[in-house]
Amino acid sequence: MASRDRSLPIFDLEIDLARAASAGDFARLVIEAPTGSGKSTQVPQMLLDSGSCGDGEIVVLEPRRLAARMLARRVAWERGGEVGGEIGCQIRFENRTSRSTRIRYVTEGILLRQLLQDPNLTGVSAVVFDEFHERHFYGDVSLARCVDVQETRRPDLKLVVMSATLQVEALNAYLGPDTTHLISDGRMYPVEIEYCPPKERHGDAVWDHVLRTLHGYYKDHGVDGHALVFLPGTHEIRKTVDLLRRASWTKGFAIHSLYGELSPQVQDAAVGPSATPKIVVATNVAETSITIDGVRLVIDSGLERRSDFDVRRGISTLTIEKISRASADQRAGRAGRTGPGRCLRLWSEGDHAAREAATRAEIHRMDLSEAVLVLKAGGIEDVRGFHWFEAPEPAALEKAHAALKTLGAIDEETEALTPLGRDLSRLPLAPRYARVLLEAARHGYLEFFAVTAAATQSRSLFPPRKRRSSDLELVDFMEPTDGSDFQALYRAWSSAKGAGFHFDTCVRMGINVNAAREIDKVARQFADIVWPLTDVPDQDSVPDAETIGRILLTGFSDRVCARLSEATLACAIVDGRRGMLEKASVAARKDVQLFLVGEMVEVEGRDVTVRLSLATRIEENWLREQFPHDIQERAGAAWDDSTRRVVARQEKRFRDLVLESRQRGEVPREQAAEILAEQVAAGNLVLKKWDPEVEQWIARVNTLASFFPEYEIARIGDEERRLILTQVCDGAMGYKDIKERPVRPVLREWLPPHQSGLIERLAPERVQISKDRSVKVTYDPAGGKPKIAVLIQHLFGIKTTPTISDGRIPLVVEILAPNSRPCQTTEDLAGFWAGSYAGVRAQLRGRYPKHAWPEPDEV
DNA sequence: GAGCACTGC
Repeated sequence: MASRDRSLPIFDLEIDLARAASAGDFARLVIEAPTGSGKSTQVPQMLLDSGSCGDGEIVVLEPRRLAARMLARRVAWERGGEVGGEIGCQIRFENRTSRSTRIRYVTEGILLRQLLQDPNLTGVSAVVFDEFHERHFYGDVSLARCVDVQETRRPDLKLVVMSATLQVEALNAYLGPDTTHLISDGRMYPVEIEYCPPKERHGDAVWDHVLRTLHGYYKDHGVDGHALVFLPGTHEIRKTVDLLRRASWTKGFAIHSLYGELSPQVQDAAVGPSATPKIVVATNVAETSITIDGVRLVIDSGLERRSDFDVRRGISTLTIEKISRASADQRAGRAGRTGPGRCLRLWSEGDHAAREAATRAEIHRMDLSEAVLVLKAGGIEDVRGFHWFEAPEPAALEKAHAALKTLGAIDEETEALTPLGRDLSRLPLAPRYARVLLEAARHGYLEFFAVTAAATQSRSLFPPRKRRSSDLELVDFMEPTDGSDFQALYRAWSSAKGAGFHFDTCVRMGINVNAAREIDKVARQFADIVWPLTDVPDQDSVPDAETIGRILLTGFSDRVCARLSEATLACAIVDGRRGMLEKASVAARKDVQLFLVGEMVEVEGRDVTVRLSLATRIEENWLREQFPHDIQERAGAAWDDSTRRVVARQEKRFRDLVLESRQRGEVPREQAAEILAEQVAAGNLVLKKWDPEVEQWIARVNTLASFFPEYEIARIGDEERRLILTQVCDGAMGYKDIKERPVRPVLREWLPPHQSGLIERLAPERVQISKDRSVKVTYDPAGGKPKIAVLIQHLFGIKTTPTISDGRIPLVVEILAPNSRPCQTTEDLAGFWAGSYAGVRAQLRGRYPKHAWPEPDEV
């Protein structure tokens, strides 16, 4: 028989909640309650039973699909019904609701999309935000929208925000003085916390520290229950598990890894009941998404891989960061769910006190173009002045607006949503991909692009590589004539679909069946939305490489890359950015000069690299022709206007690219390079030292430079001899600065703000530059060598190879050469490093007096 | 030496 557990701590609030609700005077309610208090199942029922919600629906927002499903099932059971009746559940691709549904558990994105369809939330009388402290992007935006709806159109709408302690003050401030505030205690066992920082003399890796701490603890206290170890990622987990399995004292323990990319079966094995004591080595999945019964001991490395968005470069990053105090408490709490527990933190108490209280919300760490588009489509004209719960950084908003202008989604001047923007907002997808899908549909290639776009949004089609050599990879699906990595991706997915998503067949191909199925569903959703907008029938064939490249350009014009030389995978990206191309890519072939990339993430692993993947070859004349022209004819009049705007925008963009990067004024070296270039052009300077690489550069650079004819003429003058110099000569001008100052203050000026944490943790003490153009970096060994690559990259704009012997890194001189005749010979370039430096220096001194320009003989 | 956390429309 169904029943509710009335001993749950949340029932302490029942009377207060009923009183607030029946008095009819609560429009906004904040409930402070930790996990395990029963709030997610009981509060919605209390609201319903109080009768204060009339005939309307109570919508409960959950951050995870699994939670929405389980809660609906539990509550339906408690009320003696089935999911789909009085209690419903709606997540992507699954809608179990009916006319009689009164409580609807949904995932956060569902409500956001519903708000676009129906800005008044007709028929909804209350919205409950569960686990709001997790501060997901969709939850944040949904709350802000709901507050707006309540204030402007629906004063009767009730808003309930349930959160752990941390956010409560901010919430009360945001929601205003009339907010009712209720507090409930959780039910948790005490967890004793111990700080175990690494000892000075060890200075070893995390995994060694984990093993020593765990072994020491078991020796002193014996084994009681399971242990859970938190590490930042799979690399660290693999190392730790290997060491644990090899250690003699772990006999009789079951040892498991646990992270999100593992299949559900393997995850279940790690989580399931076990007769022998378990050691589970996990990432953040075990912090919120997955609970493991019987854990009594938590070992916390205090680290996580955290995504961020570097607004200045427009690049997503994934770096290893110290977790916040709130996260640390959450992790520790995992030891106290079944009985009193203990948590060993592998850092010091001083370190702990210095950590941030809570992790910055997702909205501060992502590309906001989708958010801005969704708000505009929802009728919020002034997104900058919007009543955010926490306003995003202005620079991030500017970047998002600029990106939407490039796509033609908002008007260049008024910033109002264009008809094209309206169409883009209908797609649950990053706007740039949405743009590509619309373009693809006009050419009759919707399916190919819907599938490939879906593949970039969901779990990896190829699961983490196993040791078995029989597994295939994406490369195995490539053809020699391919011009895009998306072709292999599509082929891989097609073969899974061709096999009817048959499990064994897919496993043999190395393909994750669930991912392939999900891609199928997502792609179909995209197609269903785009189809009515274009009405061009899909062609029978898949697009050829040129068509793919041209279509992708409409959404990825800011992601054009060129290889720097055939010898390396290092690439230049428009806007003066740098990256490293993935090895298994069509763009890694010798004949590819220009390409665009679907993915661009700065990843911290053994070193820190901007990884470029999902490349598609393009040709410069496609850019010149500004591809959209040719669709205008096909697409008809309705599209003309917005398309023309896109074209204009793109043309301007390519002209402005270089100018922008200069104007950002990152460091004076940019200007120094400019002056040097002028000097060379005027014949005052000659190249003294010939670098054999220069010739290779010229070919690449000619291609890139050809995008910017106006720029060259405008900036360098009409001299026939033109030379664009970037990067190093510049570094050379700033040498003395770096040489004589401890490097930290320099870094503080130069590193992007979100990476300033690097300075304290890992900055080298000094950087020295010798006359032979090699850089010697003396650094704190605890900082680790991967960081050096980052430092060099930021200091000099140079990508170094990760292998560093004896601390010396060759400083590569990059000379971006011209396409005019005289400069293409070695003689012309020779002698650049000549003694005429003195003249330049005098000029530089005038323009940038605060820099101590070195004497000529020091250079 | 071995490729990168977690969600979600």
